[in-house]
Amino acid sequence: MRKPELKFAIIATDSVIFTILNEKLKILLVPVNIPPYFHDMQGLPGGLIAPDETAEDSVFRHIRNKTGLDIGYIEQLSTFSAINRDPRGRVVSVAYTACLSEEQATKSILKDGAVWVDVRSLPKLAYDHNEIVNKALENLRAKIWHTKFVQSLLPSKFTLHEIQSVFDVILGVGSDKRNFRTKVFNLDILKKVPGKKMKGAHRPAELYSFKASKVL
Amino acid sequence: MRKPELKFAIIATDSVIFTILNEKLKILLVPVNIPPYFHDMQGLPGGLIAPDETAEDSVFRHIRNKTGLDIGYIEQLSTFSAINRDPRGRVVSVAYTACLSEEQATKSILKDGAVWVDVRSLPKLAYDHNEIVNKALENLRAKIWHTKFVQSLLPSKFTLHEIQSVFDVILGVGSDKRNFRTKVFNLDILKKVPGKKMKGAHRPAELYSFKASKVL
DNA sequence: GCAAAAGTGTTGCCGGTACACCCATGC
DNA sequence: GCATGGGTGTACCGGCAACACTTTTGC
Repeated sequence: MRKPELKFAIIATDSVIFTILNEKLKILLVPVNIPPYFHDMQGLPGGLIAPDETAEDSVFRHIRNKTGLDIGYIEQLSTFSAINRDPRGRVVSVAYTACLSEEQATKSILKDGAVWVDVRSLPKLAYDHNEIVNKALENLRAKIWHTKFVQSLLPSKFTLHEIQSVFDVILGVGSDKRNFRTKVFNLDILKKVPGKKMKGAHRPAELYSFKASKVL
Repeated sequence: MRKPELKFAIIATDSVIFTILNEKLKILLVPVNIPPYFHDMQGLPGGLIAPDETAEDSVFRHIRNKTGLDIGYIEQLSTFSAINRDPRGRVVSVAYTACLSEEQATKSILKDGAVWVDVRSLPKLAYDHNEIVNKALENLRAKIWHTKFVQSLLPSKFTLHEIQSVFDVILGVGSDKRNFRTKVFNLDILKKVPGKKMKGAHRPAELYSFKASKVL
C-alpha cells in the first residue's frame, strides 16, 4: 500500500484554523490533488517541519503562506501517527488549533485556492483530516471557557452580544443573556472601554475588551 | 551546538510512567550517560519510533523493554519539538503518560538500571524531561476525575480507603472521607464485590471494583 | 475493654439555570 | 410612537465542603 522509499518517518504539521463568519463556525481548507491518491479533495493546511524550526514555527510559516496573516495564538492539539494516514509514505503529523477574528479572516488574502468552509457541512477530507477536525472541535468546545480561543476569535473591542454569540456558535446552543453576562462578569475577565457600537436604529451597545492575561 | 549530520528530524517517544508506592507518587527513570552531553544523569524511558509502528506501539515496546510489563492504558500527553532539546541532533518527541498499580510496579522486573523515583524529589533530568514530567503531572491532576488513570493505578479490587488515597496522593491534599464517598457513589462508577480486606486488628473493609467502562 | 480503621447524614454555600420587563435609539 | 436590540434581578436546584459519632475487629 504505502511506498517503501522513505526509510524513516517524516514530521509534518497540520492546522485547524477556526473563524466565525456570519454566525457560522468555519475552518480553512486547501485543495488536495495528489494522483493517484486524492483527486479534487480538500484538506487542512500544513506541511513539513523544516530542520531548523520547531513545530510551532512550522505552523506559523504554513499559515502565513496560505493566508498572508501572522496568527497570534495557536495551541497544540495532538499528534497523529497511524501508519497509513498518508498513502505516499510514513508521515507523522502534529496538529494545531488556531483561531482568527472575523476581521482578520476577511482581510486575509487567501492563496492557492484556500477557502473557509462551514464545519457543519464538511466534505470527506484527504488523509485523516476529518478525524483531526473532529478532535479539534471537541477540544475547542471543551476548553472554550478556559483558553484564549475566544480572545482570538474576537476583535480587540467587542460588545457583550458579540462575545456571547461566539460561545453560542461554538457550543451550538443558545444561552440566556442575563446568565451569560453574570457568568463572564463573575470571571472578571472583561473591562469596559470607552465608546459604543451602533448597529441600526437601536440603543448603542457598550464596548468591552479582555483584561490583560486573566484567562489562561 | 547541535551536530548537523542529521538532515531531518527524527521522531521518538518518551513515557512518564506513574505509580504509587508507600503512598508516594513515583515515576520510572532510567540512567542517561551520553558523553560529552550527559554524565550519570537520569531521564524518561523512551526511544525512536520504528518505521512500521505507531507512536503508541513504540511506547508499549519501550515500556516492555524496561519493565517486562505490558501496560494496558496510555494517553498521549504532548509533542515536544524545541530545536535543541536533544544536543545530539534534531529529535522531536511525542510524550505519553501511563499508570501502573503498586502490584504491577513491584512485580515488574526493571532492567538497565531503571528505578522508581518520588516526584517530590526529582533530580535535574536529561534533555527537556523535567518539562515533560511537569506537564504530565499537571495533566494527571487536571484529568484525574475524568480518565482511566485511577483505574490503572489501582488493583482490580480495592477498598474505598485505597481509592481515596490515590486521589489524595496525586492531588497532594487530604480529602474528607464522607464527602469523597458521596462523590464517587454519585458518579456511579463503583460496584461492591464479594470479600473483605483485613489489615491489622481492625474492622475489615468492603471491596469494590470499577463498573465496566463508566469513566471515559 | 481498648486501640485502630471502617462506615455513615446533615447543613450551609455557591454556581448554574429558568424566567420578564424597562431603556435608548433612528426613523 | 414604534420597532429593534441593549441592559438588568430574583428564585430554585444540585454539587461541594465542613463537621462527629458508632461499628467491627484482634489483642
